[in-house]
Amino acid sequence: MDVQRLELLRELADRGSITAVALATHRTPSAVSQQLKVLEREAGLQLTQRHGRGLVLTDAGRALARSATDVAVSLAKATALWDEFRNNATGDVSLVTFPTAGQMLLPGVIKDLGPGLVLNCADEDPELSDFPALTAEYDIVLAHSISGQLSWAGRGLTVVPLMNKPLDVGLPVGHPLADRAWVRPSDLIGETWIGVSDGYPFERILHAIEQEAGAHLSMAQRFADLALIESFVIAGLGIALVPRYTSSGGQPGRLVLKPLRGVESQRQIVALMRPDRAERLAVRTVLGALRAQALQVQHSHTVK
Amino acid sequence: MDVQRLELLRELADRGSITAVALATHRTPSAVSQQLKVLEREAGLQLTQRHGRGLVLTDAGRALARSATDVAVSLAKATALWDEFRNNATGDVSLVTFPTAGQMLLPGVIKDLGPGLVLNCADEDPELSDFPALTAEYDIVLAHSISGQLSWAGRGLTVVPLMNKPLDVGLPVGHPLADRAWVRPSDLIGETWIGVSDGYPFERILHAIEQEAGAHLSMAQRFADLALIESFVIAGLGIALVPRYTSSGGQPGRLVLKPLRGVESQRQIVALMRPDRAERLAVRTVLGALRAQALQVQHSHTVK
DNA sequence: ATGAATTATTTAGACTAGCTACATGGACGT
DNA sequence: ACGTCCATGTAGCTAGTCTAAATAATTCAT
Repeated sequence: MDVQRLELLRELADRGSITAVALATHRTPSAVSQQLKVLEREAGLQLTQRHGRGLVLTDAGRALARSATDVAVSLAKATALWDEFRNNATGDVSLVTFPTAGQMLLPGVIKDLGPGLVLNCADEDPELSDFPALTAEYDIVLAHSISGQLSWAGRGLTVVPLMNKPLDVGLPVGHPLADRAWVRPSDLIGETWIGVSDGYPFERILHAIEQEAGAHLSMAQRFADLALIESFVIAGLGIALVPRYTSSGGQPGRLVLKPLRGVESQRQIVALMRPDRAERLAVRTVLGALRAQALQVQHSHTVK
Repeated sequence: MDVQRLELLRELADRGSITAVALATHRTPSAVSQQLKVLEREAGLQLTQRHGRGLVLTDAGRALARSATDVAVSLAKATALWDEFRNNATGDVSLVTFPTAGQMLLPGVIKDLGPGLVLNCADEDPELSDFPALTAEYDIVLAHSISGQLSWAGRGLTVVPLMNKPLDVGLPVGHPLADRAWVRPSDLIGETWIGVSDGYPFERILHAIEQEAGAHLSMAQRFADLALIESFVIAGLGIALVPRYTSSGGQPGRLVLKPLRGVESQRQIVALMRPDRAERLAVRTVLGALRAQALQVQHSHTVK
């Protein structure tokens, strides 16, 4: 059985339509259709089924597509192996990130990459996007997951943890808690809060604080934009949860960050990839640079 | 990179010459040579090297060939998967065995196989043959290994244990030890032995008995042929080591078998295969039949 | 030492498989 | 009902892979 045909079936499983596969593989839909037809004839069983004007995979088709992934992985491993022999981590790697992670990691990463390795970046709104679906378009998808929530591990995707993204409590200079080394939920009772909009991931942490402290937090404002929130905190209008590594780096000393203990506030940045793409040497190199950069970011903040 | 080309490289690693690969893959040597040349050009590094009038693989070539095996395995898994979907365990399976194992297992196995699955058997002298090399020619190679001796596990071959082949002590009817349930090495001191020719695997067991009993065994005769040995034992001219399941089945009651305790006399019949071929549904089916038959042989002897 | 045999490679030419371009046929939305 | 979107069918072209025959390099035997 031809590997190329299996690959087309896998793409079909990922993208859902023949035209999408054709577009992705630089072919005409006719070519794709023909090859899938040949594959079906060779397999001797129905792999696709018409559904409306599109088509869906049968059970057999899905199963075959899954095993096609294994083939793609071992093939990618083979090519990676000989790239290693040639010491040749070159090629194009495409990456998509949500803005804060990109701001934190990407500039440093791109500087670290040797010549011949081109990293092509884009950003997506984390609220609107379906991260797993993006792996069809991009080699690496930077996503965040509340630690423990590995919802997309089962989808057959490779997920590599890159760094923890702790949330701190942001205080104005001169706040009574500002000389503490860290704060607990019970310390925060009675404070005025600058909160985030409904549905944002921070909210879950705020609820956890309420639960732990056994009191209701008074929420003065609700903003979506982080810089806005910080400006309110700096102005002394309340305190807020802020990500440790992406808080206003420009104006140091005007915002005091305190680690929060007693609540699981660790969110995680992970790289999400198709298993086969994760094997490419160029991709693995970028991944290594991402980890290194993540370490450096963490280090530079703990030292300070 | 094309899988077919990788496959050719793997065949070259297994068979050692381009003409052999060409013969095995039903191509002309020219075609093979061309494809390998293309592969080398794509890889960008030397994979083969001339050595005399033939050629040998470079380190890179060997490494690539190894990873080509992984590709072949996942591909075989894919085709096996859809054979399972169609419930279609058909095709040709070739098998080579040493005579005693074949006599013991094959007739029953072939009867058990459904229509469409053709099992093609051959036999080889176990003393003369290089079992691992035979996996290039045959899908399944039945070999025996002293238990614990997994010399060919590292070679990248799949090895499936099928059954234990215990050695018993063969006694003539009416022998003093004939009413025992089992015998120990110390019981055997002073007996006259009918031994095997030098270099046969039984010899190692005989040495172990000597070691354990702390005495020298007097070896009256040395024969290679098992039937000959047995006829001597039956005639009361000595005792001998005989394989439990393949001793003269024709004349029951004329030879008494006693299990030997205190010495590791367990030899094992294993199936040796290339990893990719081991995945084929037809091959796995044959393997299952072999195990079933092995169980049945063991059972029929313990009951009796 | 020379000729015969074995092994890999080159070249040229034939064949085949897969692609594009265009046309056809259902299914959905307005 | 019409236009649109998607999959598929058909015809022809292209590119890649095979065979066949010739060449080159090395070993073996007499």
